Amino acid sequence: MKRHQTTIVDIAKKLNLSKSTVSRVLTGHPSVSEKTRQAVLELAGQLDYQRNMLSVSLLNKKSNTIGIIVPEFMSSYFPQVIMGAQEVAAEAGYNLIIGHSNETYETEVANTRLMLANQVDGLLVSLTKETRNFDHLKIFERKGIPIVFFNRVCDEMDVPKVVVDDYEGAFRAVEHLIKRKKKRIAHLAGPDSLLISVKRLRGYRDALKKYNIPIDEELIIPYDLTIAKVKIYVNHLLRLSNPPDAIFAINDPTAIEALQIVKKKGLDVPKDIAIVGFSNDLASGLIDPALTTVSQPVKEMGQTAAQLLIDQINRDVSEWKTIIRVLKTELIVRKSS
Amino acid sequence: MKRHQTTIVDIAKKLNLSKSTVSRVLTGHPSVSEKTRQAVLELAGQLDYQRNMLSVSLLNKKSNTIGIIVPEFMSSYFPQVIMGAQEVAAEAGYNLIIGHSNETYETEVANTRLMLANQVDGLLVSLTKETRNFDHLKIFERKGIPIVFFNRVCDEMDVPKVVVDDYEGAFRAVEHLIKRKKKRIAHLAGPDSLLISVKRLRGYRDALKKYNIPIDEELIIPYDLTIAKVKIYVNHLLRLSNPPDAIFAINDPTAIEALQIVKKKGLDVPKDIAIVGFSNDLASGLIDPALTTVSQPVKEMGQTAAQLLIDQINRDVSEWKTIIRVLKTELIVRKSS
DNA sequence: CCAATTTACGGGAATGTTCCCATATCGTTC
DNA sequence: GAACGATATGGGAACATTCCCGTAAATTGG
Repeated sequence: MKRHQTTIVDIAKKLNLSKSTVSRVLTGHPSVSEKTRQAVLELAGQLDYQRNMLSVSLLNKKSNTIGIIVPEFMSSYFPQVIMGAQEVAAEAGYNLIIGHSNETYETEVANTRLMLANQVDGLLVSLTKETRNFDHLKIFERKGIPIVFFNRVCDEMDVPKVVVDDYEGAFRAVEHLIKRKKKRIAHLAGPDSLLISVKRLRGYRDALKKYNIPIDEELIIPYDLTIAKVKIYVNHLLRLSNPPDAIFAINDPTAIEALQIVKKKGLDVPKDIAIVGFSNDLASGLIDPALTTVSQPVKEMGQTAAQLLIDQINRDVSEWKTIIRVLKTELIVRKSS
Repeated sequence: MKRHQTTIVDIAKKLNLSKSTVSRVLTGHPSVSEKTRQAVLELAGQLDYQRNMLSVSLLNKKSNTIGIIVPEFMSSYFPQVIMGAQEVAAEAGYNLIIGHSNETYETEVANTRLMLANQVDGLLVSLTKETRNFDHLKIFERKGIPIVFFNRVCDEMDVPKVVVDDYEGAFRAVEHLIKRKKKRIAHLAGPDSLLISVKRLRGYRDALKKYNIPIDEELIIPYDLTIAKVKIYVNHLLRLSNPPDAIFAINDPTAIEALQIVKKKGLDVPKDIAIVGFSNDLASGLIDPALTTVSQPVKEMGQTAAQLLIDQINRDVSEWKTIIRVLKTELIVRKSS
């Protein structure tokens, strides 16, 4: 048996008042006498009264809850984004509920339904590497529930997005390697389905082009971001008849893994092989040699995404904006290059 | 203007049925004709109908939501715990809402009220370093809402708790240093208010006692876990007339910070000063020299805490258990000792 | 001192859903 | 063919709150 939570009716009955009056006191409505005000407040305190937000939400058709769906929890990246989003959500009086799509389309769709059922006022999404159909997200638009994409965004929907300047960051990283006299720069790339992979790859290509270094497709290896596979690819690269003298990795976990493998082979980093990552994860500054990487403001991404979403929620549907916020990256040069 | 969400009444009206019948179809009740069943399901699909969980929660007095309150987001520790908890919560059909007490008592209390207002079915809590009064948490017991503590637990409440064997872990860490011939082992301790500090300190003391090493109170420095202060304390220790030859730190961030400072002074780790941490954070295996540390199963802590909570929710109040789950730690010996 | 205005409060609908009870229709059985 | 049971559906209360509308009582002004 569920214990009874005290309600305004309980308070009303005990004081011989109507629930209307009690509600007025509790919501700070002026037209109520000081005497009853005091009485209600005192009794409410005594009974540990807490307003039931479920009924308020139901009545107002506003849950003061926003959802966030992320594709993975392996690295510290998405947890950090979530914490950033939580911060500004809480500040604005919103609860945050987390969905974990686990890099699979079906789970993303299921999470999406859950969010709808829970009547979220808005949704933050970073896509699965599998997601190619966006019907489940377009439902939100039709229902007038704003969406904001971050990191892994959807090109075919006109909603706010928060990304980092992946192209620029990758370009600068590769340029940096070239200036360090590296001639054969490999790229451990992400899957084509992700825009960030495509943009970083483009940055890589354009940097090589600018300095007239021939692009060797053999040195470009797209993979599905499952860390265990890095070993295979790095070994493959090292066994080439004309092996690379540098590796630009799609992200820091990949770079760190590659670095460990290269070191174990007895090769010198950066002399034999220089390595550059992308993200500036916590660990990247601490490993030996410290990893050169493109830093991106992770927590800030969560914060701005949440802020954009809340702005959108507070706007009328007809005034929805489609801002694309591009956060700056910065090349952090360390020992690995 | 809020757009209208389609409800069972909308479906009922379009099909000339009562909401009862529509509800029956949607909840899978048997006594409804196949023809109307099909009609309802088809229309529901067309209109993107999603059940409004708010009203269901209100009716059932069960929100299928659990809350988690953590004291800080600085390290990756609590985010990892949260992700663990989220995992089993989602599995069991619960939403997780996050509260951030920011190491201050007042914020913890405020979060606590929010959780009540949101009608959580249960609460996971890791206490603030300031929290000494537990009235705000005892309210939950009175209201019949189960609580489970993790990591930073409350001694005076009889509810389930999940901790690691802090005493044991600390004891083994210090014992390890002693076996490495260290004679003057300093301890960068946590604040007295936290049980984990007290237990780890006790482990430290007992290890020294066991090997008949005199305890020098000068070498025990409790601090408030604000990383910036580590520098002051380490410098202080190094300037002692009889400086330590090892440091056992309350946690990994502290140990890592200490290690960097000691290295910068030109001292050799571990020859001049050995360093041992506690937690096995991601970074600790990657720094140079790699940090010896006491590993604790972080994600698992979130998982078991959530599991205990859900068990408790499914039990009658009269059958509440007060299990204390102690997770095993393990000494990971690396280069820093 | 009476009318007008203000003050303080009560009643009831509405939010979306479930579930119990009622009831109409139909088929079955003796 | 009457009585009964099964099947399918409708009606309405309940969950906790807010807010509009109505209305007494109290206060004010002339």
